[in-house]
Amino acid sequence: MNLKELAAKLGLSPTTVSRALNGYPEVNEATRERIISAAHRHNYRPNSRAIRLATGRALAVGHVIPLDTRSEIMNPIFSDFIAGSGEVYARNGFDMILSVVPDELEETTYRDLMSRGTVDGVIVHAPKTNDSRIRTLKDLGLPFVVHGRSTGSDIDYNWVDVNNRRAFQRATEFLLDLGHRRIALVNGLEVMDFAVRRRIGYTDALSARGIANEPWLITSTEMTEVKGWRAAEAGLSQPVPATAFLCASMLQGMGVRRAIEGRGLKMGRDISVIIFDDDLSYLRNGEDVPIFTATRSSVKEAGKLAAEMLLQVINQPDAAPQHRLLEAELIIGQSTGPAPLQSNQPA
Amino acid sequence: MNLKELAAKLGLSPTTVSRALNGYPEVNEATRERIISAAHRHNYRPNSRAIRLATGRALAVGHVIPLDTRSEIMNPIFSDFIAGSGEVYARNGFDMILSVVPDELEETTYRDLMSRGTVDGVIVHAPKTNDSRIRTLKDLGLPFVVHGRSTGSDIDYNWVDVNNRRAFQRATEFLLDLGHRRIALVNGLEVMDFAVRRRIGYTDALSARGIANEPWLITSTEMTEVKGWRAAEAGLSQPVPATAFLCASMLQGMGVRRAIEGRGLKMGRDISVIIFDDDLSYLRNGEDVPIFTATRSSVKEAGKLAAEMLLQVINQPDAAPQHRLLEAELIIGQSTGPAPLQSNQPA
DNA sequence: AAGCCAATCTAAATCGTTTACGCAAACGAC
DNA sequence: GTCGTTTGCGTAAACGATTTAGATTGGCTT
Repeated sequence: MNLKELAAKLGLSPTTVSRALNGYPEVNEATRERIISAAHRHNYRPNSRAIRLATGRALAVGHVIPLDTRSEIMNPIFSDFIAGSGEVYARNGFDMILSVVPDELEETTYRDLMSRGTVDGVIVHAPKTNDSRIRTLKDLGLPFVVHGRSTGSDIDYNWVDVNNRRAFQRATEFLLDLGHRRIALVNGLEVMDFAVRRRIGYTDALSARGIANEPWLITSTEMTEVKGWRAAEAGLSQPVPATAFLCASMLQGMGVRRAIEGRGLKMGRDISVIIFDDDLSYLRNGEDVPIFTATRSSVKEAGKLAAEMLLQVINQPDAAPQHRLLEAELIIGQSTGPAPLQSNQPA
Repeated sequence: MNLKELAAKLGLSPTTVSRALNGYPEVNEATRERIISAAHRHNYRPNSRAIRLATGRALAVGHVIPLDTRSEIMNPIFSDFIAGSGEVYARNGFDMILSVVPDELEETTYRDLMSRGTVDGVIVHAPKTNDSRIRTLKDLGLPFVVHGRSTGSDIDYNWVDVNNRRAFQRATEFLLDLGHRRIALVNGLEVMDFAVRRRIGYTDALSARGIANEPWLITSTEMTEVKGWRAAEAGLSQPVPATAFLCASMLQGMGVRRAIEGRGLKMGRDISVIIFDDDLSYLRNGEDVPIFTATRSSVKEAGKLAAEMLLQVINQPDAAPQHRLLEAELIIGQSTGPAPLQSNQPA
């Protein structure tokens, strides 16, 4: 059942039917209702392929997921992010198109999506420092919103981000207040922009208290359980071991906990741990009582905000770039406690 | 730059240009090359909206992700699944469209995708027993492949699945061989078809050795860390506690481990644990040495196979339904060991 | 030299919408 | 009763590709 057939059945022109269904004013309310009910009865649904061609809009947005072919690691926050954004798209009649592409093909993919008219805009995931995609997209004129930011870009662009620096600064201060002096940072890969910001927050907090910044306390790895475990093993086997760990993700935190408990120590008593909690639906930080002390910011919420921003940008491409900085909340859990006394003295 | 313009520049008709670029035989090889190089030079890319309308194909497949609005849990395996399938689509010039929809709207979504011509086929995720979506899709005539199976359906349909029953049977037998007699099953929610099959594998193995099937040993929950912890807490605080845990997921296994170590026990020595390992990229079971003994089957691989099957089905809608049953491999890790002696005797 | 076929290309219809423009009837003002 | 102005609807041309049906050319057969 297409528009022409429906119009014929009603003894009307396709134009009128189209206008009636799309809410245009130049159609009698009586006929409009007749048309709407008929459309319902024959359950007519406009062909999206035709709409897209006729309007010149894709009614779709793209999420390009970079797949690091070496590490083969999908970003675990990704599924929650799209859970949030997908809802927004659905409400607005947009499709969400996912492209999983190897790192090096990402820019080609954008060009393609643009010139074939497959999408009206894109979300940029996991920006690196000085990320070239931003320049590319700006030049292409394809509307986009970045989840995160990219230090070093002189362009103004739309973004939604968490205040990673501040979150890690606060977490570090919290540990310092508890008396910890050897705080290990288990960071994400520092090619990622957010990881750089986190490190800065951490070092800023240390410097503010006049505490030396020891390189051996910092590791920068993929955010998996195993890498967290490994980092903690290293940090704990030093002659004067770390007394606290600040982790970039829940999974790393779980690895750190495994290392702690594997040594017969108790997390929260012997060794303190703070994680950054993306509030992933399948990785909740406990139920009523949080397991880890954490700085928390919902990735799903970020996805929602980014999607809303993108739809706005698509509708008003010439508006000034928008920014949205989310603050993470500090959640006190069972994984932190005062630094053991003797560890406060120099070895 | 569109087809007409390109044709004009070349002094040819759109028809010839179209045919040349699409590899049709009725065009002189010399002109074909001239056309191809010109297309390249002006970097012409055919408008996908027009192709779709003209050919009547969507060149897209849909993944409908049910979002349980109560639990709000995204399926954690989902991102790896699409990493596998996305690659296949990209290679074949198909787009992947994701719809995240509340449970109860799922069938409406299928109808919509179908009648608006947005997709050529869909992947059905997370089938329940007696899943009504299968009937719906069959009636709609929309090509589909199920990731998993649905017991109770009298229809023959395309599926890719892991032999869940066998995997859990083998895992249980492995524990029995180690002398364990009180093996707890930490299962997924048993509305899911795969969870039912896993339970059957477990009970089959027990029955085959004449071991009674104790209901208190079985829990059926969401597959999260916290639920795993809770199940283990319950199983370990019985008067005669379980000596082994068989978990449906890595996350549950991590929760179980936390409960074990929280009691000062050691996993692999005091309590054995086997997990089902979906081989998720961000949740690897150790690096060189596996942490958990596990039955492993790659979800990413399943995604790839399902996508390939779907594309075949789309190309030959009348072929007989295809089935692909994958076997999980048993990986020996550090989380299993002989049952403690005294625990073999009845209490 | 007429007829036929294969090779190569073109013209025009088609997919199912939207939309610019046109037009008649009804309406109100004077 | 005439003249704008709404109101309500229709005609036809887009949108940018594919595809069907034909046209033209040249070579080959007889």
